[in-house]
Amino acid sequence: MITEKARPEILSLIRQHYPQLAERNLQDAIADEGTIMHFKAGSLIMDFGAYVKIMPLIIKGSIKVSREDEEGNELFLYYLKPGETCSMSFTCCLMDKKSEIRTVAEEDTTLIGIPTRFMDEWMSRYPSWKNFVMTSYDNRMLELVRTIDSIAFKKMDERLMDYLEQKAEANNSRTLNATHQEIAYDLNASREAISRLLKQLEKDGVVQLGRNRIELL
Amino acid sequence: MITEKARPEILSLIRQHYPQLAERNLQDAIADEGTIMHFKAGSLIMDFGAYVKIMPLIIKGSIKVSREDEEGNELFLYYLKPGETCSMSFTCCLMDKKSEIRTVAEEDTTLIGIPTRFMDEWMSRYPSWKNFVMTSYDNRMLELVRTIDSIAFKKMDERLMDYLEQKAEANNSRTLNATHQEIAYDLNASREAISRLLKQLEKDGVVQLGRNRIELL
DNA sequence: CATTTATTGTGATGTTCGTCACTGCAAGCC
DNA sequence: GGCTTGCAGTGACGAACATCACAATAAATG
Repeated sequence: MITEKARPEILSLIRQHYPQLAERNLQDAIADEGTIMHFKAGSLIMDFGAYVKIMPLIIKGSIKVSREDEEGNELFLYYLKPGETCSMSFTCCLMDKKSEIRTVAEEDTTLIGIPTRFMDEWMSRYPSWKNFVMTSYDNRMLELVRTIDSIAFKKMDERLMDYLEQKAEANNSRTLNATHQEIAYDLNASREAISRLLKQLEKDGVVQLGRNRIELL
Repeated sequence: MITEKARPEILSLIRQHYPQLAERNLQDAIADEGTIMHFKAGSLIMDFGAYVKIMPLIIKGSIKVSREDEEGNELFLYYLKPGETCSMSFTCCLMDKKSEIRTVAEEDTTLIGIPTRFMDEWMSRYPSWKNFVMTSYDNRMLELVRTIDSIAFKKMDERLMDYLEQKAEANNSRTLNATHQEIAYDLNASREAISRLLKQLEKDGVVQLGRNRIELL
């Protein structure tokens, strides 16, 4: 992880990727207090149980958000993309609580980190920040409900297809690099089941498989 | 559904059930704009797809929140109890969106309905309101994540026990009135599976069964 | 009280995975 | 080129439900 302070660059990034944060004073505040951070693809940004110290405004790349239970069972929740932030961070920050989720850089990712102590103050001071935070909360909530729909109502083949589509979008590529085992972890399924379903999808002409590679057709 | 305006009563209810909303001006605003509403047990408060017009501050009773997909599959999400509110309402209100969930009175329920147009203004004006809204969001988010854990990682027998415990708490009674079919709908399971699991729980001495009745021991 | 209706019990059978125990295969390394 | 180390494919088997088809009761109603 590489961090840098670069006031003018932050200003330009915010204007480009977060046009809804339109207030000049807010932009200045972000530029003053924010830090540009880079994460390599695959690197752990925040682990389950960690204390949240910054709130991320994503600029480039994508972040995988997942859940893990006591026994180590994992489950993919959703991807965060440029223009989005991690709502789970908000009250973790505000209330000094441990994280309930794990975030990992899916691609090489750039974000602006805002120290958590400003979040609350800005909510009262800048209406556009308040709207941004509320909208983010709502979007994440919707994602969670969609995830619930998926697990509760759909069978594994459909969940797998949804997952592949999401992953393709997060990586901006129809060719995915992942092992069957990795996918199985994300879907909380067995490797064999995923292998068989992928084979079926290949027979159906929906994907093309290779070692460590899945191409969506 | 019966509604009433009763300024002094609202003031007293808010002070009793929402002590964290401590600002005198906020309490006055709630008393001015809020409406006391009563719902009979079992009555539909808000259906899937409806437009949200009020934000509920629950005073007495409990509300069942559930999700339904396109094919009519249902899934119980969580209960709302006194001192809580429906975060799903927030941005539904703010953004004039359709509801993604259904809410039904579990017991006879009293709540204070706040017209949605005040929500946003109060967020900027009253810090305690802002904190309340943020905390509610976070709590609901946690509930959703717990629900995901439950569906993704647990087997039906454990989910059933969790459900019965939650229902008991929502009803303030260890004796529940529900048919196996109703429970099956809530858990998105088959009636037969629920019947068999309940029988097993009875054998294990965890519950006692009757027609339309489940007693937790 | 006899009949209807709602609820619950039960067996048989099928599907969707999970688990186990391997085999085949590709890529990098010595 | 042989060898090791993942990754992927496959068959056999079992567990957890879903589904179907009824039988058995309990409660409600005429």
